[in-house]
Amino acid sequence: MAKIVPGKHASKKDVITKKASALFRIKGYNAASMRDLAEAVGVEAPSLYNHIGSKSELLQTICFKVANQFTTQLDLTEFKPGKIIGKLESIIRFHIHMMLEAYDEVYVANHEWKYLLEPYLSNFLHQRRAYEKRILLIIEEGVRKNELKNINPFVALLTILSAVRGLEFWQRHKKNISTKQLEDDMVNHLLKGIIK
Amino acid sequence: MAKIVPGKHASKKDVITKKASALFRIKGYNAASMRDLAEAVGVEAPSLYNHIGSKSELLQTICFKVANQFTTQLDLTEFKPGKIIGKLESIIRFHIHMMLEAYDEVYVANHEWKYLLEPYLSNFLHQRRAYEKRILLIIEEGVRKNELKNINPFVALLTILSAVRGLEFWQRHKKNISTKQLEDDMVNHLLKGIIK
DNA sequence: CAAAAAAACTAATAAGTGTTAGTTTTGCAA
DNA sequence: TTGCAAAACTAACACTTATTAGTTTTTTTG
Repeated sequence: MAKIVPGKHASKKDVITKKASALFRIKGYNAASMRDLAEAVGVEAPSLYNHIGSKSELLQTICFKVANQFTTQLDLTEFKPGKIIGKLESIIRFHIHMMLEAYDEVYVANHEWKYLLEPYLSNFLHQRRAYEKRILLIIEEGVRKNELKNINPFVALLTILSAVRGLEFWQRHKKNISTKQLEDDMVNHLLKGIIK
Repeated sequence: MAKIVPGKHASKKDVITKKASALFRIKGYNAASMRDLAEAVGVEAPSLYNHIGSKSELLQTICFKVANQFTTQLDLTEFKPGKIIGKLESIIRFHIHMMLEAYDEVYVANHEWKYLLEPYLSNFLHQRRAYEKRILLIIEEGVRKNELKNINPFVALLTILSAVRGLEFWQRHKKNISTKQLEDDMVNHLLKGIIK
């Protein structure tokens, strides 16, 4: 019936992957059926298999694309000279940007990764642990250089990563607040606290 | 075969619900089958139905038990006299306690609520929104009374709730750090920041 | 326009799901 | 020991799932 019509620079596989991101976010990977996805794309379910290998492959594509974006950005930030606080701030801002601009994909990578099959599951977890470890080292350096309070670096890492992930929560509420203010206020909160 | 043997104060239904909490957390509600649950309990799947109504009912029980615990605690905190900062601190500490002591249940309530059926789904979301709103009012009062910085109260709410939820992350890593230090450091981070 | 390739379709399969029916076993009270 | 209720069991159902096979339609290419 309806044909999958790809955009200018997006292959049909890209179109399917994008729809899958939204569907997996809303319904969850397991609850989202290939028939659901097919309907969203405007096609019968078996037709999807002309473009993709499997449902699981879609999840892999989404999760690793996100993981690689974060890793790549950290590569840039890590070796840029400057204060530790500046590095932390730019990491936080990048996380916020990703949450706002690639919400579906980031959400899926955060919540549905557990349905990856081996060996992708192990790869993903390994990559994530490595990412967290690198940020931990930055925080530890900040404490050592006396730029940061003598807080437990692991707790700081946990607090920061969790807070930015919580922008999912903002997506639910979409208040009349600009993304600029959101970003600035959160950065300030995480770095300087809220007590006057 | 094996009989479900309840503890001193736990009914068989409680035993099943507890096992379900762990299973739903680990595998996800949809991926966890009643046969999985039966095996964890040590029984055949149909036998479970002598004690529970349905799989969905298990999810309801878990989600609302958690929601009610948070609501009840907020009732106590809200009308206790004292500084706003003290109230915020005790809210944060309660969230941390819940994450550490009822991890499975809180995790399920946080992640799997979307699989609740109507009208429970609507009820749950309504209750959660009301809870968030009440904390928002506390933060707004803190700003008005000049106890807190002139930060956007919604962003502060989001940051705090997200950060404590992130203790899931700690459960994964279980570092050699006491829960006491974890709690104190996170409270400090969220209230006073990390910059020296 | 004809041929080849891409991508849609229908039909079907095997596996797994929550749950019910009907039956047997278990454990306690008389 | 007998009788009854609770709770286990086996077998089965109706449904949904991802995916494959085989065929037809559409699009691209020469």
